[in-house]
Amino acid sequence: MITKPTLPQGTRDFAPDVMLKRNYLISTIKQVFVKYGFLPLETPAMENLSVLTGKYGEEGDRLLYKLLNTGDFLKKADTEDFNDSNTLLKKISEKGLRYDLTVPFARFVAANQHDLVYPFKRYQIQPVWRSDRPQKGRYREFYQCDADVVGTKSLVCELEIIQMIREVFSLLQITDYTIKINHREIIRGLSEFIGFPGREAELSVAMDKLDKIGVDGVKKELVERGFNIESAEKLFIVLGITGETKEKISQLKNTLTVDSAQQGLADIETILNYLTLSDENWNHIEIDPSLARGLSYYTGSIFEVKINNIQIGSVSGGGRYDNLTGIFGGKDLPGVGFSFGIDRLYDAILELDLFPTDLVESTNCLIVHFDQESFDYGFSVLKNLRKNGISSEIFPEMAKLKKQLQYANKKNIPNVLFIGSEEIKTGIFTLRNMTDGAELKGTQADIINQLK
RNA sequence: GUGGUUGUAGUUCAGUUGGUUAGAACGCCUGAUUGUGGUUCAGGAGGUCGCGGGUUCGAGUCCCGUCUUUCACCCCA
Repeated sequence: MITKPTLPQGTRDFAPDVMLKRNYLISTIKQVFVKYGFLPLETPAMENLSVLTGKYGEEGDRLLYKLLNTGDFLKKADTEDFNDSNTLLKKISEKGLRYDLTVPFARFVAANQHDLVYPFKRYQIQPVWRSDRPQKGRYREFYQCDADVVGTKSLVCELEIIQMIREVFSLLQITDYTIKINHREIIRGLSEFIGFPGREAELSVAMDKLDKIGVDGVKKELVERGFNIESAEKLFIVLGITGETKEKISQLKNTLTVDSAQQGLADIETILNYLTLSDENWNHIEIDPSLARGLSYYTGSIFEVKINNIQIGSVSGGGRYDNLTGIFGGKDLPGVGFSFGIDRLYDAILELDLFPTDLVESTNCLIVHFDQESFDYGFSVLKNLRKNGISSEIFPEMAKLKKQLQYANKKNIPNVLFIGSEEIKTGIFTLRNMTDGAELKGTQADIINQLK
């Protein structure tokens, strides 16, 4: 016997029952993106490594999937190249799988900058690949649903991101969640405030672990990273500020008196004010100065969405990156965007049991038959049903009625149409509702009317 | 990339200190029921115990490697 084939680590098949749920998620998200004026875009699964490398930091480069050159991939390599994997890599690999959707998007914008209408709003729903160690809610192949705007610094974009997140969650019936907001300038100000200007990268890494390792853990980590205990204490003067959002902002403004932080706070205030002007409340929103987010290209506001009381990482995140397209030789276009991780959303919604029960896009009607004559007769009836837009099928082989009906049961087909010699003779058919067993007798026209 | 964890029928899991022919439930197939499904009853099929090596008279069980699962770190959707 041949050994069973397995999937590569961290990848999955999506069986029909799973796909129905995933499609529901994707179409919900897509529908909201479209409503806010975003246009679809797709880019190739693979990009040149020159596009991908260096955009995600050292860690990101390690997690990139690299593709061997086609043909004799060792052709360009010399013996001494084998002494260093980085040198060898350049000789044997020129392409890699995309790591996220933002960088390919930036590449696209840089390449087509003169043909686009600005502000350019695009959405993109495609898989990405990272050679990370799989864990719960972490896969090596997963989907991102991105929506980005380039070509404007307007904070209306940030407003709309918040609105879209809320709208998607509302449609998905998710009620207990938090949209965390921060600003790169606030982090910069924080770094300055605690006496270590310019060290916000290290500060971010430590702060980001607050949920996990607690106040003392963060203080310890800061000291290990070369900050001192006084600066750590000072940090928590700011992070210790709690309260209603309005109150929190004014306290932050009074405490974090550094210029950069003031700018960041002003931006957030503007965004929230836009929300008020849109007749919306500030529910689900939390300003969190410790929110860091990994990607180094963010320059302004930062978002992250967590579903509360669910053991899963963030399900959505994003931010403003005012100079991403510049690295591809284009003019520096400001941009802002965010992304839903639908694999995690799926896991969360499954755990919360919030998937609608009526997602089965099953056949509406199955034609069952008793003998060769009724089987043959069934084709014209089937054609007629389909002509009237009724999703239907005929049991494709001669089989006992029991088997045919069991097929309908297993496939959740709600209606069964019986065809036998009696029916052919009289032109009166029996339609059975498989849920409650109720039967309806009538002509083909009656049946079609009922099924529509 | 580092350290732990997991793998037995289609599925969820039993399987004693290493000891004959590896079990259960559900599912699947057949029949009771040749023009009527779900229920019930009777019967049946299905496993070289993830894969490869080793120790042993003997391995599902112990050891090593590998793949997979899962968890922590790193990082992240």
